[in-house]
Amino acid sequence: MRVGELSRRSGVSVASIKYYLREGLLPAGERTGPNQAVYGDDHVRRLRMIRALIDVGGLSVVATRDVLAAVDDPELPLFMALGRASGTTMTAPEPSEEQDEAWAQAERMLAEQVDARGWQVSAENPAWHTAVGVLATYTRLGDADLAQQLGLYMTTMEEVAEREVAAVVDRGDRARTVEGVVVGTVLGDALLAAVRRLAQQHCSLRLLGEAPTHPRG
Amino acid sequence: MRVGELSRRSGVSVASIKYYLREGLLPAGERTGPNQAVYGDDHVRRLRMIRALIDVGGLSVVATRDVLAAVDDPELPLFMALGRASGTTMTAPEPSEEQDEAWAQAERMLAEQVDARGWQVSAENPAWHTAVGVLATYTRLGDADLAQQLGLYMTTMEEVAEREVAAVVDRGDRARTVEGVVVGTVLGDALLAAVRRLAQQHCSLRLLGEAPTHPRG
DNA sequence: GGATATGGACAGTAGAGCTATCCACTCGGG
DNA sequence: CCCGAGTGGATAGCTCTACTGTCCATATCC
Repeated sequence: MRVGELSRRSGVSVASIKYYLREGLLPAGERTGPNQAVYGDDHVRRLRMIRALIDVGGLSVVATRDVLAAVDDPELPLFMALGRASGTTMTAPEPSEEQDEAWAQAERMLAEQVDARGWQVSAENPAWHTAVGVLATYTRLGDADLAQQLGLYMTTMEEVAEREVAAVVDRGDRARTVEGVVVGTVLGDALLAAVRRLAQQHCSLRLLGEAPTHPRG
Repeated sequence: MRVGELSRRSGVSVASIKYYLREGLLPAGERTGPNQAVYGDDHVRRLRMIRALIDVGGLSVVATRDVLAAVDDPELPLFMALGRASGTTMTAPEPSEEQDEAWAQAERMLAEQVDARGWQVSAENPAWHTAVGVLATYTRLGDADLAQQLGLYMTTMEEVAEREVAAVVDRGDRARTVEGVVVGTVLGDALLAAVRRLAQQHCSLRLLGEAPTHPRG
């Protein structure tokens, strides 16, 4: 197919497709002449993935490009591609002078919990940095019983991650497998957040008996 | 204190403080003359909260304004403020013509799980819409065993939410309590996501024995 | 009384993410 | 073989967000 049909099938405008081609998110089509090219079903799927990562996952175009580059790199082990995805998904503030003690305290707290659980995680994992940053921000805002919450999050996320990793079966096609992992990771964040909100409404209703109605808008 | 000291103490530039005042994120200081005003510790805390919601939570300035307006509204019940926070935090794509069947299927799947668990959630909760949108996107991308994953997410998030709601003790000052809930909700998303990445690294290492090193950059 | 700071208004800026226009082709129907 | 729609490529422009800078009349502080 050519670009017009690709646009129709993916729901992405021709102008945007050209833009994604320029920015390296979408691989070029197969050339059939000096200024003609054809695209396949892979391009349709790729475009859908791009839109999902940007719209639902909230990734920037650059982050999406990097994630997809990791997906495409056959050298990269499966969960490294995932790690690459984390790096581009997560953003946390840098520690700046006066926050240093909150930062150090947060890092100690996290390290303690990680050690206590015997987790094997590398400090180079961007998620480590993010987690420390979020924890430091929490404490700076004066939030109480944070360690308890962190422990809860780690316990539950370990269960989630264990099942997620176990569910990853190699589908033969490595690219497809990695795609699934990346999509599951990025969209999983959004789904977890949404489900958390629903659970919070349910639990607040059950435990506090507050009004179930929700403000519109 | 006046705006200069407020800037120094909060780490936010005077220009940005003026901008937040204009946009209604920060309440005006107490007037001491026709063109003079003083600010208090509340303003410092509010500024830190603004930066946290924007930088760590990833909210837009407008979303932050709305969340803070809900925090400030003494009429709004506690967990409605939280709901208001969800609405501005979450964004999902709208269903558009050809995705309709995926959308309907996703909505059925979620409703089924919600009913099975006896959750009391309102369809007006923006999180519902978001969850359906994410699920529909998943299916459109052809991901397998999704219901299983959804069930896992709901089970674990129910546990998380239950503990979070139980941990909310009224600190006397309603505004402070709501602040804590909002911060916990928004920053909690980021922390959960980061912890999930760490847990994924740990579990992938444990279950698959892949290289623990992480790509730099 | 003079340097510095302030509140308020408004214009300007940088980056992200497209979108529109132009051009030289080329494909497909008549 | 011709004509109109479509194509790839390049480049310019647009809209939105989140600031940032400038200006000015006043106010504060030494």
